Order: sequence, then C-alpha cells, then structure tokens
Amino acid sequence: MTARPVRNTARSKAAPMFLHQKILSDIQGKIMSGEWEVGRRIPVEHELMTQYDCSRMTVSKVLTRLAHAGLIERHRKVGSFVGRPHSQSAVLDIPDIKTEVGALGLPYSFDVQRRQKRRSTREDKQLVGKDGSVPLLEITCLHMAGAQPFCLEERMINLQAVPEAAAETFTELSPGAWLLRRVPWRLAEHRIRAAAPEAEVAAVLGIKAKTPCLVVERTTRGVDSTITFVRLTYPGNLHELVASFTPFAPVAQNAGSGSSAPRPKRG
Amino acid sequence: MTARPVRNTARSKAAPMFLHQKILSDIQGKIMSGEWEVGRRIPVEHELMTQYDCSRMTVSKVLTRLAHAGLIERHRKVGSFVGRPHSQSAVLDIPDIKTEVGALGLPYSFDVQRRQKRRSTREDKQLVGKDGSVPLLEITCLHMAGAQPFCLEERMINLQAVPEAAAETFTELSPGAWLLRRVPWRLAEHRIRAAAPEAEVAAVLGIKAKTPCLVVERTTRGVDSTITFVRLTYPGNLHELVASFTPFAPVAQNAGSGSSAPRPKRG
DNA sequence: CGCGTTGAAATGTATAGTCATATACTTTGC
DNA sequence: GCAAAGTATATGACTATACATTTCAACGCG
Repeated sequence: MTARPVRNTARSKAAPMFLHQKILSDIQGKIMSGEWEVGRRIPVEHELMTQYDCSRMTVSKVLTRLAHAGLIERHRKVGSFVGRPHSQSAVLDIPDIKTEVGALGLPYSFDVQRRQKRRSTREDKQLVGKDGSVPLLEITCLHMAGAQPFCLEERMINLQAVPEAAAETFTELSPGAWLLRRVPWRLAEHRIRAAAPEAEVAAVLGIKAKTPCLVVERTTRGVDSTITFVRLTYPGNLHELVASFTPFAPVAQNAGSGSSAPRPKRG
Repeated sequence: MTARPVRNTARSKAAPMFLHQKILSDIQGKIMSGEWEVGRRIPVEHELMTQYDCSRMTVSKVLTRLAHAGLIERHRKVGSFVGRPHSQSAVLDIPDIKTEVGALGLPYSFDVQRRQKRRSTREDKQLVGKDGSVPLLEITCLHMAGAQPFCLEERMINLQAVPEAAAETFTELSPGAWLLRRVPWRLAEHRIRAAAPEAEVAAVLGIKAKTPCLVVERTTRGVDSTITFVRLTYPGNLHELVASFTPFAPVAQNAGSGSSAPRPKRG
C-alpha cells in the first residue's frame, strides 16, 4: 500500500506518471476537449477513488486543484461540475462586442453584410494546420453602436471544424457570439496593432481613410485545428482595450465556495 | 486534535479563517508586498508546522498550491523560495522594449530626452490614490531600433513611492527596466488604443503627423500607491502586440520541478 | 587532495482515517 | 398539507504516518 509511481500498466516506457497526474490529465482532457460540456457533473470522489483504486485524499487533491484553476466548481453535498470558462480571459478584457457597446450605454445592433462559402487557399494558411484546403465561410459583419458604426468584423470560419456554421444565418447572434457558445476552444491568439483602414473598410465604417484604427486579429484554435480567424477594425478613438495584470498568477482565495456563480443543475 | 475553524484567537468577529487560509494569506502577503524579495528562502515545512501548530500535510498543501500558482519554487532537500514574477504576464506579451528590439535583430539603444521633477497636479490623478500632491519625476525617453526610432516613452514616476529614482540617471538601464527590477508591483493596468500622434511626438519619432500609432498606457500600482504611469507610442506598422489565451486558467502540470529555471541560491 | 559512499534534510506521493459543514431528500408531527 | 426535524451524501479541513526521491554535506579512504 505504499506510494509508488504508476509505471503505466502496459508498455512502460514513457515518463512514469504519478497517479494524481494521470487523474488530473484525464479530467483536464475531458474538459478541454469539450467531451464534458459546461455544467456536466464530474464523478464524485468515491467513484474516482474506485475507478483509480486510490484513496480519497488523492482524488480530492486533484479536484481541489482543478477547482482552484477554475476548470471545475465544487459544492458540498452536490458534487463537482465542469466550470464555465472565463468569457475570454480575466486579464485582457476583449468581451463580446454587444457587451462593449452596452457598456457605452448605446443600443447595439449588427448587420451581416457578406456571407460566402469558398475553399481555403494558400493565403489563408493561418486557418489550417498542416492539411491542404478546407471549406471556409467568409463573413463580414458591421457592429453598430446606435447609429454609428462601432466595429467591422471580417471573419473566416473553418467549416471542417464547425460544419453547423454552414447553415447558420447569424440573425439572432453575431458570428462571434454564436461561435463562442457553440465551439469549445483551446487557444486564442491576438495580434493588436494600429493601422489606417483600407479605403473599402473606411467607407463601411464611415470614417476618413487616414483615421487611425485599432485592428485586432484573433485566431481561435480548437483541439486539432483552427476554428476561426477574425479581424476586428475599430475606428480610432472610439475604442480602447484594457488589460490588468498581476505579477503572479492569482491564487484563488476560495477553495470552491463559488457563492455568486449560479450553480448548474444537471445530472 | 480535531479540525475546527480557527475562531481567530482574539476578538473573534470576522469570518472564521481556516488554518490553511491563514498560512496561505500570510505567505502570499509577504511575497506580494515585497517583504520577502525574490529568491528569499521560505521557512521549511517543519518550521511552518511548528509555527502554526499543525501537521505537515497542511503546510505542504499550502506550499504546493503556491508553487502551482507560481509564487514560489520548491526543490527537494533545498527548500522553497520566492519565485520570480513572470516578466509582465504570460499572456499579454509586452516585454521589455530592449527584448522587443532584440527580437527584430536590430541593435537597441535609448536616449533620455527630458528629465524633470515637479509636483503632481490635479490632472495627474491616476498617479495618486487619495492623497493630494506628490513629488513626480517626469521622463521622456526615445527607444531606437538601429537608427530608427522605435518607441517614445513618456513616463511619470511617483517619487514618494520610489524615492531612489530621484538620484537615478537611467544611463545603464532604461526607466522601465530600472523600475521593473527595483520595485515590487501588484497590478498593472494597460489601456491600448490607436491614435494619430501629436505633432511634437510625431517629430521626435520621425513620422508624418497622421501616421497611426499604437498607444499603450500603463499604470503600475504598488502596495498602496501608484508607482508609475507610462505612455508608449509605437509608430503604426512597426509594432504589434501579441496575446495568447486559453479559456481556462492553466493548470500547471509540474508540481514544482522548475527544471529550466535557474534556482536562486541564497540563504 | 580528490573521489565515492553514506547519511540526513527537505520535499513529493500516497494512505487511512476523523470530524465538520452544507444541502438535498425523507420522515415526522401537527 | 405543510413545515420542522432528521438523515444521508458529498465535499472540506485536518491529522498522523509511511515511504520515495533528490541533493547537500560530511566522512572516510587511498
């Protein structure tokens, strides 16, 4: 009954993985891959204990750690549940555009101006991993704050990764919001720069050609391929990104109280 | 010998703090306040065990958690040490300008163009908390990539928070780098926008007045006051910020191996 | 003096429990 | 029928212990 690295059962060759590492990465994988969707119940400690043939402390520590990291939420008597990802990131506040506009106290609306299917070429390399051509959905969408254009969204969606998008009209939800709630993502890369808009873009946004614009390009990757690429062009002084940092990663104070967050009710 | 919330010794009134919370916040406080500088040895588990009159597991869990959060580094037989803050942030890559220029393969240099002491007025409100006027050091510094201006830095340093800055000439290290390595900080707020530079700034940067520029404003706060405010103006297409996110906070895989990081040697 | 051996220090992994606490569900009492 | 009380369950806090692993440092020996 002593503690000994799990020289993983069959073909022991790779780094000997400790039990708690295995449990951690198993659960983490299920969550990050989207196999366990948000709100789904995680096996209770006793189940995991049986499943991995270990003591309660061991699984408990793993779950506690996952809770600290925000991947799961735990509640006494109730159980543990897959947590809701922090909308985009707690640090760089690039929220849903609707939320942004709402924060300005202006009515939000959007208009899909273009919508076209095509196959990817060599130039859209950022969208594909290694594979050749994939079907794409190209969308141009203008976001309005009241009567004023707020942001131009030029997006490409990988239809191989998100086939449902082909049939979606994006009338209720903007493409960004739709994707965010439909597709589990793993990594979002932002590139932020200042540039003068192209003539065409300037015209749509109703600004002069030389007006400085904040251009945010985001590549969102899923488990094994890029899901979407988007370029958001904000007219210069209309927009500002805000980011807050602490020098250290935050050490969550609560061990899993989650008082304010509405607890998912599923089973 | 049972577990019972520490109804904190004297004047029990506030929320009953659990032992591990107390240990955690004690250590966290010492590190975040700068009282324990980077590399300083943290009491070994046995000491903490004695100090807080608890079992080894309890302190061990706290330390392990701090290690996961990156606040400390742990090494067998050696002990635990205050970790080095991740330069600015693992997510928004706004590194030292010197590093940025170096990455472009260009020789880096900088030139302090202005350096002036004054007292803060009502307009510099971002620098002060509630207090009235504080002594300031105003610095303008031009960063060069080869022969080309790369970035203009306009900075204000709170001399109340960093009195040593008054005597510093910033010949070896740029103001930013100097501050970063001298002053412990708690929070950095960035505001990022696109704008046309003012005539004066455009002249210094050697660009046309209408060239879009990426303007990054950063307020860095210490324990109880703002340390410095800086505005970095990058000529438009010369610069791009890059940020990567994952939907969840990263769950550190290693429990404290820290293989590559050079272990501080102090005692 | 240099080199390996050995011991001890410190963390790392894991077990097996106890008691506490929050909460859903069930039973009881009126 | 409905609320109060009780019970079961799942997590949370903590102890005490065992053994593993890594690495510093002291010792012994040629």
